[in-house]
Amino acid sequence: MRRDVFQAIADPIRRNIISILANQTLSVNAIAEKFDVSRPAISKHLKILEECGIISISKKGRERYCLIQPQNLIPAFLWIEQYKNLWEDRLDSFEDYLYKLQSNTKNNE
Amino acid sequence: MRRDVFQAIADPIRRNIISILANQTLSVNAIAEKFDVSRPAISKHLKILEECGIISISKKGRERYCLIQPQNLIPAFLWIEQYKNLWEDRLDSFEDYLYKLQSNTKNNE
DNA sequence: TAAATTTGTAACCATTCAGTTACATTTTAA
DNA sequence: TTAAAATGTAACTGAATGGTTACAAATTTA
Repeated sequence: MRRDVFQAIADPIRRNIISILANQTLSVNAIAEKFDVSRPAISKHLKILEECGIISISKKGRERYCLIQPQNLIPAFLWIEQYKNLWEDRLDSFEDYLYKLQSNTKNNE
Repeated sequence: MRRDVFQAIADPIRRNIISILANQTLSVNAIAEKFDVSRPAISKHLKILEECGIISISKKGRERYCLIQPQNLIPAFLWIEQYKNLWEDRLDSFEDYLYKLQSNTKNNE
């Protein structure tokens, strides 16, 4: 079973959980309520995130609170960042691309 | 079938292919030779990368040459980058972390 | 103390994934 | 023109993935 940061962020629900935990520390149930899937399904996602070090879980009474550990996303960040100069060469400029991306988003969503 | 950049880079072989194609444009066979898995397996990986826009494939005679399109990694980059300020807050500094990471690598490998 | 709450996990299921071998197609070379 | 080379793809396989329901354990509350 592969269990690394890249596999952790491959799933959209897990990326969503990361986004949510970026702003707040929440209990397992509080997280599960935000999704359509069952609580055990979220539990599994949380376990994977924990195993990858992206979140830590601390017990408080009968509840478990999930805390993001964003520094463990750094390896993935660095890997992709390698190609930044490569893509910068191909585009007018990075900023231009971001601008295009933004106006694209406006049109499509 | 989910087919997005995050899923594309989740597989270590595909990340490896991306690394290889960062420096050169290669034919399918030339890529396959660099791995232990069969050529059809590599063909499948290339198809996934192509479908995600990370590489483009151009026919030249009976060969097909794979060209990286690194700008299509940007969405993944931006997603992870969101959390950069978050992790910067938690670490002495980003640079310090990189330093630690580097000395860690020295010790463990 | 008994009931309710919060959570983990086992057992199961369908689908996807990554790999294989076998074969077909296209193009080049002998 | 026949053989070799480069590649795609179909058919299959086993393992991983993501989901479910059912149940157990721990903790809190009534």
